[in-house]
Amino acid sequence: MGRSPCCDKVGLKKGPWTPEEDQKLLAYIQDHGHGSWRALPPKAGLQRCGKSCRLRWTNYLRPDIKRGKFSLQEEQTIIQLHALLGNRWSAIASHLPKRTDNEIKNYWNTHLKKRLVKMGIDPTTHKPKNHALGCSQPKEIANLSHMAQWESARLEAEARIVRESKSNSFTSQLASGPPPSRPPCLDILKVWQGTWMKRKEVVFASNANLESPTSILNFSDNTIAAPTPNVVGLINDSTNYVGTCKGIVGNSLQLHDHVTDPTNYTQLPDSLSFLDGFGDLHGSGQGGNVVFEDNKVNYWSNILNVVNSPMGSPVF
DNA sequence: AACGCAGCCAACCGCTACAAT
DNA sequence: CATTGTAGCGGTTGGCTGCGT
Repeated sequence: MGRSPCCDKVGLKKGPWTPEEDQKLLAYIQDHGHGSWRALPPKAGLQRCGKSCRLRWTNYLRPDIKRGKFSLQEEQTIIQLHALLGNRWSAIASHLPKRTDNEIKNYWNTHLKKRLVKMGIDPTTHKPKNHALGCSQPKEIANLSHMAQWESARLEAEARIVRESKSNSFTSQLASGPPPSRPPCLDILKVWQGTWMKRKEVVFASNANLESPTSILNFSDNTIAAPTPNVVGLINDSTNYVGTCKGIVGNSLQLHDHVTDPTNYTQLPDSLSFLDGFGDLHGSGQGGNVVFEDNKVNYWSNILNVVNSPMGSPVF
């Protein structure tokens, strides 16, 4: 599918953007929207290719970009989503709406990856280097893999929808402020965590289908209805409870009464302790919604822990 | 002060997906 | 259905900056 290099034309500028160029691009987009990126540069009076303009806009000039240091929660969200999605920066960025995929990618490559390596965790597989498998049972691995595929596909679709809605309503968005709320799939992640994290102690309804976390749930506005009253999952929330979930209504988790100690559920080897390499996080009181237990913290439990924070959102 | 090195990050490159024709 | 054009994505690069010597 022939793609002609857009920057090959003589006379097009490359390299760092000047403040004047930024101003031109910003002013043009604010007035007209970006429209066709290819057609934009001459209209905006820029000697750049459309691609360069698009990148400059999406990675730097967009008004809804949060810049600067990544918060603790953001870091964890990135790590956890990366464990699920791999190097799909765009999908990861869709859950950190104020961060760009480029920024997340850079941050991963320069900070987080190294940190995981230091912890003895393979940053690609998110498994301890000395453990071929992160789970003790092949069936769980298969389920996890399958679910990851489902979730991954969902995230991609959602990211696409977000992109489309952004491009369609760009001008109004400039004026209107806050970006759309996070997509509902994070609620799915909650339930998924509960579903696949089921252990001996937790009894699921017999028709709970592990193969597809999406298939057992219905979305209607912000409400997720559990298919049966007894289809429950572990919800490890910020108050350090683990309980079984009756359902999710809006942003609220409806828990059963028998709330139990989360440490009962940590079954994986100590070597999987997720936060061992984050010494500065322990007991620091940072992170607000994230609970750091100094005893065994299950790696995969933490993969999804952030999404279980009170508002259930890694979105800041 | 000068130099070298390493880390960071903005920007580019090349590829794929997808829409339009 | 085939071809073409465009947008978006992920990998990579190169320049800037800070730090150590």
